Amino acid sequence: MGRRIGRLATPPTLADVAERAGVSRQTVSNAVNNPDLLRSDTLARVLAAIDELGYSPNRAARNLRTRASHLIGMRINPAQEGTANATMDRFVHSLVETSREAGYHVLLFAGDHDDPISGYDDLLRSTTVDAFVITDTYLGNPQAAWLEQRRAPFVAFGRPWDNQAAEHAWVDVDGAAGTDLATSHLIERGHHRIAWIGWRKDSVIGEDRRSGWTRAMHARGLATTGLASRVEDTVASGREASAVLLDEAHPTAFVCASDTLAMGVLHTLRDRGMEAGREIAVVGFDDSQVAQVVPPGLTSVRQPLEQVAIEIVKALEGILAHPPVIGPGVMLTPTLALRGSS
Amino acid sequence: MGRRIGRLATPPTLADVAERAGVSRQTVSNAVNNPDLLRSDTLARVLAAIDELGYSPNRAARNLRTRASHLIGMRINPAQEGTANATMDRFVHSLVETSREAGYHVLLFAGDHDDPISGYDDLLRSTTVDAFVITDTYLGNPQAAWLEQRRAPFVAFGRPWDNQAAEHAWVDVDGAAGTDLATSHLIERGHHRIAWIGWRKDSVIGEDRRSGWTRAMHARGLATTGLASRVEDTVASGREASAVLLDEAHPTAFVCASDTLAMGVLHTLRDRGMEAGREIAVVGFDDSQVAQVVPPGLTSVRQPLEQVAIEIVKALEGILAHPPVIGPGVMLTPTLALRGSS
DNA sequence: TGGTCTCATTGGATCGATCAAGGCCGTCGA
DNA sequence: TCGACGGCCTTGATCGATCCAATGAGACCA
Repeated sequence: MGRRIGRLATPPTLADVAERAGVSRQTVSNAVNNPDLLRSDTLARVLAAIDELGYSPNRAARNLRTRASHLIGMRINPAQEGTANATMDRFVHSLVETSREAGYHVLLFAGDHDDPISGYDDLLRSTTVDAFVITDTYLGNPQAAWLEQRRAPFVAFGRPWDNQAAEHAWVDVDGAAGTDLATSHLIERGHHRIAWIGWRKDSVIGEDRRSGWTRAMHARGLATTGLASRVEDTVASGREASAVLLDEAHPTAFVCASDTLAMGVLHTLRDRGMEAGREIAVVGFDDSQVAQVVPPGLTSVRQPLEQVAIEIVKALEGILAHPPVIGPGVMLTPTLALRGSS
Repeated sequence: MGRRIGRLATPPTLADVAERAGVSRQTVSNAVNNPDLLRSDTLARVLAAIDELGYSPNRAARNLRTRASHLIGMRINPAQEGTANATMDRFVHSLVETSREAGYHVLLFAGDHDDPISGYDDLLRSTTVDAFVITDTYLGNPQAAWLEQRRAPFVAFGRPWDNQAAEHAWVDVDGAAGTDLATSHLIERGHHRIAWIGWRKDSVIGEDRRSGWTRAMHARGLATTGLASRVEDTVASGREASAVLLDEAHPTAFVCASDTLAMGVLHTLRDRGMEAGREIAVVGFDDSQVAQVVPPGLTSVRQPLEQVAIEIVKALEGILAHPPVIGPGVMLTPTLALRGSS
């Protein structure tokens, strides 16, 4: 049990274990990587030596020889203050957990804010990471195009919206299904005039989410005209947009493209002395911590981020296999977290 | 310029660059690591070759030889759903940014939930990381003790509460100063009966934050008896505690040990048709996204996480220097983000 | 011219693992 | 009895960088 190690001494190497177990280096290596090749008594002896010495293969040496780092790179973007965006936190955690089971670690890096490519190149050329996970595909993801052209292994969280010809692996969540779910839920609760507050028209994700609302409304023969607003993703924008919509279109419920916008609606309701979930129903998107703790609780579309991480790691394993296997894109379906606001 | 690379070909090595520049391998290595040693024209020639080939030193080889990975390990804990805890997100980002400038990357890992030590050992023995940053020191940080005894390089975000003899580097934020700031702010606004909702007594951090409230109250000759409550860090607990306090002690303001608890207070106020910031003032702790977007805005103590990251990286550089330099602990002061709730 | 000193540059060894061959031993069929 | 074969293990080469000691060129002085 006492797996002590000499303090400040260099850690034991393969050769140390080999000597102790009375076998060659290669045999120790096999004991670690291909146990089937050893006779069971030899294996036991080697494993005992490994345990006694507290041996763990030197990563650098292994990486050098096998030309792999077992590291997955992920660029993180500056946390946006003043919004309710909480996707990253949960996703990063799921990814770390899932990759661990697959024998990978996650390496975080940052890049210049204005250059979506920066950072990737160095990590690739120095063979620091085996592959990337890219997440911010909302910008017409230039990284995906660049990485693909560079033939770098990667998986995208987000489909290749603007590039039907894209051949890379991706995993995404069906946003339209989420807003459809949200809208249908409100309709079942008896709402007919349901407004939409989403992002500007140049956001493909925003338009996708909007289509779920339209689809659900039209499926029940409900009108959508005059009930939609497209703004920036800020609380202030959501507040203004909801105020205007309330005055001009008299909706009884709001479906929003984000929790941030939904919080804007709550602000407006508060301004007017109205109560969310009583007079007016509100549904957000992302199931952020904000949605979870704000009174009276914000109903919100929840992305299955744990599942996304699992699918992404699965795809990564395929890509890094010999020969590489690039499966088709994976589309997951969100759920609706019901709370007091509806 | 066209820094192309053969597709799928092995990246260029030091030897390739050397051949192209007509010098030896060592000279190229020096051009990268000790440019001063080269004559300026040789340096220019080598750098040109490096640029033309798109050379970047192989990390594994370098790590193997120098016995360093330039990776900083950080264990992340499961994101707590249903709370407003947002410290990690902001901190991780700051840490990634800051370490990049120091030539380090951040490697995330997870461990078994019940074993605070798991995960560290493997990374150390395999020399995957050079050092750790540990963050969850609230539990009487067994990791710190373990790492210290193991003589592993690390810096703690959080002081060594329970171990005055601890010799390791740490950076922390003065929580008591934060709650003092919050309480004083409320007193200046004319409040006299200011209640405290904090964590259970076994939380040293909670007791520290509480002491800031007591200190500020007593400094103005205000009583604190019957105005304090210590509960779990959940919205529900904050809600109940504030309801009881309102009934029994009639405070006009609340200072809370977390934004999560503060949100509980907002729930209670809503239950009773009261308005935060009007009848009753509320101040939270952490300046989470929740505090930023909830109507009418939650005043909250904000930790200078960017600064914390800078100090941590500074300390890490000292520890990893030859010989190691372990400076004294660094204590930073939080600020107060003023919003509608006060 | 020869000797010494400085400084850029060189070639070989090395870090610790895995890959690719090759050796030893016993079994089996002819 | 011999060779082929397969299971198990060993040996030497290799990945791509850096460390180390040594070499070569040039400057300066006697």
